[in-house]
Amino acid sequence: MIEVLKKVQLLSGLSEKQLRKLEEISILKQYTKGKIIFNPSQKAEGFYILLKGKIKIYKTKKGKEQILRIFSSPVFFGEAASFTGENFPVWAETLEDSKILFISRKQFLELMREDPEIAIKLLTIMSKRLIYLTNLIESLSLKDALSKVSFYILKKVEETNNNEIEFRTNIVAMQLGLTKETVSRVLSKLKLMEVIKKDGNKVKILNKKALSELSE
Amino acid sequence: MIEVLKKVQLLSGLSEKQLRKLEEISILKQYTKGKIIFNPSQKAEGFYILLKGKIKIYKTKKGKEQILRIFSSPVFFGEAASFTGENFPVWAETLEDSKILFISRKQFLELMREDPEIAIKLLTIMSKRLIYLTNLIESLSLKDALSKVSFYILKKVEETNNNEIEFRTNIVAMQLGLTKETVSRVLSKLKLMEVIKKDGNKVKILNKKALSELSE
DNA sequence: CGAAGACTTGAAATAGATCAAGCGTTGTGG
DNA sequence: CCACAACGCTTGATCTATTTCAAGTCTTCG
Repeated sequence: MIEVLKKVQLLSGLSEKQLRKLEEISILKQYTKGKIIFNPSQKAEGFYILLKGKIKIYKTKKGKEQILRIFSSPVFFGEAASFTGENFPVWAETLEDSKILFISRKQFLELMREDPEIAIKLLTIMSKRLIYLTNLIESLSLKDALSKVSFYILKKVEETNNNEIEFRTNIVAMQLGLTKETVSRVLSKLKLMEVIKKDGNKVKILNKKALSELSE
Repeated sequence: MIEVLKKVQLLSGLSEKQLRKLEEISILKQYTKGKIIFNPSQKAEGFYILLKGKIKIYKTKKGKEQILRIFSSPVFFGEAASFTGENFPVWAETLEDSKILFISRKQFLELMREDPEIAIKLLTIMSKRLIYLTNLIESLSLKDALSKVSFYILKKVEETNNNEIEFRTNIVAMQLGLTKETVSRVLSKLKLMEVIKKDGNKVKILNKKALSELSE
């Protein structure tokens, strides 16, 4: 397991000894697809490391669901609530069978006091998450459906360095704060404009320039 | 000035000596109302402490403006971009005449290595900001106009511990991702329902229970 | 006092949601 | 290996909340 822990950005600078200590103080849980890891009625006593699998972090209101992030292993999550010690502000749910490590706040604080560089590394990661949310707010509140979808595809292409990306209408809709119907219609438009091509659950970019103009 | 620095939550645990050091390495700037402190074309070399005054943090897209936060002194801001060293993701602008301190990232990192408790304190504050943005996303994407405005008023009342709050249609609209007309109409409805009373730029809560039901 | 700015109100326009029906793909059990 | 149920996707028609445009009123402050 130590090999997996090393791959988590936050923990990459830790010594073998520290990692072994971390392994000791952590609790391993297995989840099948579609299971809730935590929800807003729970108090956060620590945070989680996703060793294997995929999860979604989301908010709900009157049955409506807004996905904030989708994380693939290895990555950690639940840290914000962990530090304030309040309830989780969001839901976390597995999208695939997953292996997840739980680490208590108290123990992790100790680790940070021993090695302040971890705290500084964590600050950098949380800064990135703040900026991510800032950009999410921009695209949720200032863009129209066509821009949102175009921007989404473009960002995915850049992230994965591949101009063919996975695209599930339903999931994308929830990330963009739209309905599946709207996303489907926008996608048809983009196909008609010959900006993209769709093949099963894959989307291929045909005209990147046009796409980036649409996403402004 | 040291007295003011002590009032900043982040710095409240620092010794006199550390504060004096901080004062040495910082640069004081004065801004009149309506001035831009930074914008997304600037690279972040450090962060800011608002000693006196009021600022807004916002995003823009095609002339539309989405306010993310309004800060009153004393408080620090710009820290997320500062840690990643990238461009600021947002605009910062004074809403009143303000006194602002600039502190370079490098110097502050030194301070944190000397005293890891500062890093931990900063983590807590950034956690709160993450949660704040998470909740902002909820109210921007999952609520309708009536809920948004009700929720806004309710939160303001709780924050200020006063059941009469300042309310400027235009500013509130931009914080809620609505137009001033929509906010004005919602407010009229709330007045008609005898949930609130408006008097100049003050809103007084008449029926808190009804308001909290509307804000769900 | 008058002008500029902030707020209100109405009518029309519109983007996206919702409702409904049909289509295609996939995977499971007989 | 086929059949068919289940699920995701598409497309059309309608509905609705909010925006936009426009005009008028109120406020305040030099």
